[in-house]
Amino acid sequence: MSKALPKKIDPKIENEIYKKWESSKFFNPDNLETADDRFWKAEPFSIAMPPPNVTAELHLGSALFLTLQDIMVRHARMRGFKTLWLPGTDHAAIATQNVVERKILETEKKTRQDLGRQELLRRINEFVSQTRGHIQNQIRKMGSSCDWSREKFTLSPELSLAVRTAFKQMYDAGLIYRGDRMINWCPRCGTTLADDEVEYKTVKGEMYYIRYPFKGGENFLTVATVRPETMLGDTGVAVNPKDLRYKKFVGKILMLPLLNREIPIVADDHVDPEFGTGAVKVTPGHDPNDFEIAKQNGLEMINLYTPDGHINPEEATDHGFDEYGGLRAEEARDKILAELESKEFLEKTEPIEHRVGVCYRCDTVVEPMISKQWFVGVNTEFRIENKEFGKSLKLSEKTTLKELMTAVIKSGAVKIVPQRFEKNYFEWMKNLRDWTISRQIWYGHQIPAWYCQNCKAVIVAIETPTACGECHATLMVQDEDTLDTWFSSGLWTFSTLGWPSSAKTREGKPSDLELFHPTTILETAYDILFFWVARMILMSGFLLGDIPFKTVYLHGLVRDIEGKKMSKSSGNKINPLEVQAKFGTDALRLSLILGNTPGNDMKFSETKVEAGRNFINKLWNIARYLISLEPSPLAAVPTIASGEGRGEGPKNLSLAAEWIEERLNIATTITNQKIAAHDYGSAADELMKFTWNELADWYLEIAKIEKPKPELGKKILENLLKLWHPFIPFITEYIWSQFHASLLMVEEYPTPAAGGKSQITNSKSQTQFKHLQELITGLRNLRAEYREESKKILASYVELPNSLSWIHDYSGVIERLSRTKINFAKMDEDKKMPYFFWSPYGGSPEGGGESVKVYLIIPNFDPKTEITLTEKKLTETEDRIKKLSSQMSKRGFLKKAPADIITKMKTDLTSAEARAEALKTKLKHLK
RNA sequence: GGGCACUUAGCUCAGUGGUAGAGCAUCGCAUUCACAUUGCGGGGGUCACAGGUUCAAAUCCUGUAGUGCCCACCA
Repeated sequence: MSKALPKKIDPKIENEIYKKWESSKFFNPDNLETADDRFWKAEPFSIAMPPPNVTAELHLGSALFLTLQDIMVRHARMRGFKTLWLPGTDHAAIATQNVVERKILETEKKTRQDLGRQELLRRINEFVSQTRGHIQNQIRKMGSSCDWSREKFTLSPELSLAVRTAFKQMYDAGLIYRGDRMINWCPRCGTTLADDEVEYKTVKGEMYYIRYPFKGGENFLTVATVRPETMLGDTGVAVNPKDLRYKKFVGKILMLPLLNREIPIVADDHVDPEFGTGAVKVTPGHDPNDFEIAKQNGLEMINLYTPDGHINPEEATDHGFDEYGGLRAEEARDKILAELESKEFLEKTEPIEHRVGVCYRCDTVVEPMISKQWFVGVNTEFRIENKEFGKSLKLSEKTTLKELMTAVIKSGAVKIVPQRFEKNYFEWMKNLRDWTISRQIWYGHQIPAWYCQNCKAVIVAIETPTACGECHATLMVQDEDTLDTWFSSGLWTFSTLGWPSSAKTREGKPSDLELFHPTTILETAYDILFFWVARMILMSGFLLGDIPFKTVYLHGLVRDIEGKKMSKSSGNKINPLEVQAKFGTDALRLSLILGNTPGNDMKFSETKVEAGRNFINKLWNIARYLISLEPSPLAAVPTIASGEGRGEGPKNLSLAAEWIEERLNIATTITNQKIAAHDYGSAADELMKFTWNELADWYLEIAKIEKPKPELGKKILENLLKLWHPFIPFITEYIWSQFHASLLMVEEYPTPAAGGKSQITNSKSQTQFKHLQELITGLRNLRAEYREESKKILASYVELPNSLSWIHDYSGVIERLSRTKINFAKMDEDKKMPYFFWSPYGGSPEGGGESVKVYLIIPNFDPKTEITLTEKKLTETEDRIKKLSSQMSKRGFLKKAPADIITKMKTDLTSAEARAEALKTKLKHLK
């Protein structure tokens, strides 16, 4: 009595199966040797999981990357690699701090300043420890086979050590420095804003034209501005060097109105001669562009505003505008405008629409300000420690981070899939500027730099210093800022493997770092290619003298069905957990993979998951049917090795059996090829076609007539489950568990059987089976054309030539699948009945181009219908003949086209002509 | 302004030189059969447009139009 599968899949199996996997400990590569000997001396395969935000909820984007990486990992593991998928979470500094700050503000009406640094950090850590397990369980829910025993968190003590070590090494090499930079400041929130926290709004305003007189002269130069009050901070006027109107003035000195400050005229490419008057007042303290101009032309910088948006009294005293000190910006503007007007410096005003940056939180207009920040210098030279690495990248001994990052991709040391993103990468590299790594928030890795309160020395150290190295004073204050999250994420591939303490070697075995780094592949979304991927290449290149991964696979974004990004605010977010509950995880995984290609965005909708669910159901029923067969294929022992049971000698398999076994082998080959090419969507598509259109629709239908050998049923089922496992791990493992004590996840992935059958699509059995299919399909077709009920058994007639006598053996199959009673006899030509041309010779070793007429007896047959249909077919055939012959008669075709194409077209033409003739005869007969 | 993509069936998308494909939707026939989350069959496309290269173009090149994304700028 065979074991029967229940009619429906029980959704509860997912949790059970995952527990089984986890308790097997095979997610940990160290334990794989106990699973199978083939892991004993296995090559490593590793992926560092892009760490989701520690407070995050699973979304479709994470569902997609978890699916893709799990496919890679499960496939590698089954192929026998020592496979490590290392999971973790990111502290996501800004995002996390914002969440907690907002909560505290809502519930307690307190700001972070009210709480203080210590208390805020305590609250955040408390919050994080609550939420951290949440995302982990959701990762499990997706079926992810990652090694939880090695799980990491970017803010853990080990990883903090890695961060400080990296910082110190880069600082010592001169790659990290502290300098001035323009940042976005929100005067109301009292905080810096990242570039993407600034929103832009178009507002109506006035453009003021102000006259700046020449020193000691009568004339003046007019500049245009929307913010006249910033003139207090002007230290120059800039014109475009190509602007002929102003060329002669470059180097001359102007007198700043009201203040009589001497300011030079400089030339700079940033200036657009078309805009305003073509002459720009330069306020280096409060405009990013002006800041650049000032740096390049050596102009002074004045810090005009206080953090809360008033005119800075100290600077006012230093630069002679005391009377404005302490005024609010608007007050200063009114005062200045009044004075300019009364002294006739104001030429005119014009209404203008312009864009201003506002704080995304409070809508206050942001003020660009200069502040001290830490940077990684990307154009600073350093010496490559690992000479081999430098050589392989064709870099000279002294190089820069920018050159290094470019060379890693250019040399092919790291490949990007799809390749077109390499162009983006190079473009970005060309425009790369020094990387600002300091952030003015509290949650994160505090910058390991201390300032001596006595002698102002800066000390960068891994451990908190006890005394100043210069003056031995003991009062040291650590820099308040924290590091950009990408700084710690950049170390992710190796900080997670134990760096900087690589001496973890156990009993002569290589350490994780030695074994698993560089990682095999990095799989992530294309939108963080620059933020993250490039930073990993930078960090790994400088700190390890190595690449962080060999391949980068980029996936696209999951959008809603209208192509919009999914977000909370637009209310179009789909919760993967709900989808999983409704359709199952395997169905969700399939829907994310099918029809998706690397680097392309996908539009997601539930109907796709439905299609996935339908397939899972089909697979379930295929297994159910195979298992239910008597004698059960599951009782058959031992397992036949693939490739066995075919070949020379007396035939012991039916045509259908031989056919499906070859199809299985072909599907195996293609699946492996597609996976190797990172083309997971078409790998799944290929498997789906095999499973549904070949195995279920043909082989299993035939198996209802001629019972298959149990060994073959077992072989097909086992291979099917193995091939599918990386894509849909739950259902495959569950079915496997019905007749195996071992785990499917560590079974060997099927590879094409030896003997080269894998590529054969025109073997004798393939050809014969194809003709059998054509005969059956032809009969089904005729029946459908006449709208005859599917249940009605009709009579069919075919006169078989001797060479096709093997068909007799399949009359039972033909009759059942075509729902006809077949007569192998000549049809009475006088009976006007529809027929089709069956061409069981075309391209077959039997040769010949003739076709055989197959008749179907239709009660109440009306020749008119058949005439219309036949005429349509004739037109099609004639079009085809025209196309083929015109192509073949073109000059050069016979000379230049490859031989196999010529042969193919010739046979096609011959058979099309024969078909046209036959159709004409048929029409004559019908009329 | 610079860059990168995309435009193929009603919808969502595969398809990199040799007769246009899938899923969904639609239409017809079929419910005691492993599966109606099913089976069988049909209809539906001058592959955005215009040139060019080639014996041969959805596919390669150039241009045009539309769409999307990224970066920069907006005194």
